[in-house]
Amino acid sequence: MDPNAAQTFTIGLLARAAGVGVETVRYYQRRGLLAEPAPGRGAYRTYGGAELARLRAIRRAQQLGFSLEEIDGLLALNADTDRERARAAAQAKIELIEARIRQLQDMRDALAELVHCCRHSDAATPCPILRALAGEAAAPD
Amino acid sequence: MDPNAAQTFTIGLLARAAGVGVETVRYYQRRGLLAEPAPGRGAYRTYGGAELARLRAIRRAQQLGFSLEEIDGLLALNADTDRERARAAAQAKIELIEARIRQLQDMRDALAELVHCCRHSDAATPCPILRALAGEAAAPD
DNA sequence: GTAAACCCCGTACCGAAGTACGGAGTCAAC
DNA sequence: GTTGACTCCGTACTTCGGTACGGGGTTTAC
Repeated sequence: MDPNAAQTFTIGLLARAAGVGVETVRYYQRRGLLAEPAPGRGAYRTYGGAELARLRAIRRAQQLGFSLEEIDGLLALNADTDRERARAAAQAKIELIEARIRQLQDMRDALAELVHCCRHSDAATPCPILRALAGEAAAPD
Repeated sequence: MDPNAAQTFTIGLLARAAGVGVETVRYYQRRGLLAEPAPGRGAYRTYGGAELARLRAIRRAQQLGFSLEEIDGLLALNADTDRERARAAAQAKIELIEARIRQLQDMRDALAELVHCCRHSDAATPCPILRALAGEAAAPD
């Protein structure tokens, strides 16, 4: 099954297996996002497949746009009883992302308009982009 | 012409006219983005239309997605001789914004797929969203 | 002539997600 | 039995764009 199920790791191996830095693992522990294993035999902590799975889950959730704080909440949900909560969180995140996309599209459109103006205006006139920043109305196309 | 051309402001009036906080004006001065006027008569600095125009230019450039450092460079350009540089900066910013938009669209699509799965899967099965975070492959639709 | 509102200056702090550093201890291999 | 890589721990620093605070001094209006 899971090839990591019975494996044990030091913090460095765990970090490499999850594709993060050692300092990141320690940071997640400080934040309470990842449990610190009880020190077993020896002076070095030993991690197992559960920690690796959690680290990977954190990365996946990050790629979906969730903050570490949100991830903490998400990963505390129960897959059997908290479906609606998880769905609501995903839906809310979608709406935030879409708002941000619209904002970025507005920026892009405004910039593209300026670039277009700049390309198609007389080279002897002052730069329309810099004029727009300076607050002078852009000449119509 | 410009109704602010001959006006003078204290820092508070200037900030209000530009729609920013007093602390923001002072922060821009510390960063070198806005010149500090030589103290004239009295103990309070006096600002004029030029400073207000510059503050407004900074805000406009921010709305287009430029960082304060980039704005510093942009506003140092000459509208008559630096057209190409301004256009290149705008074009480069457009490309960064578009890359970010694509990234956000990928996030949104992945989330939307999970939400769709969640809505259309048997309510008796574990939450597909939480299963996906946990690293289990999502069931096909 | 005094009270309210404003300005000056320096410094510290915010959030987010880490990254860096330094000194000491430990483990594995040769 | 020693070398080199790794771990532990605490603390401080990073980026970005501000915001907050505190203790003064000044100006204005009544």
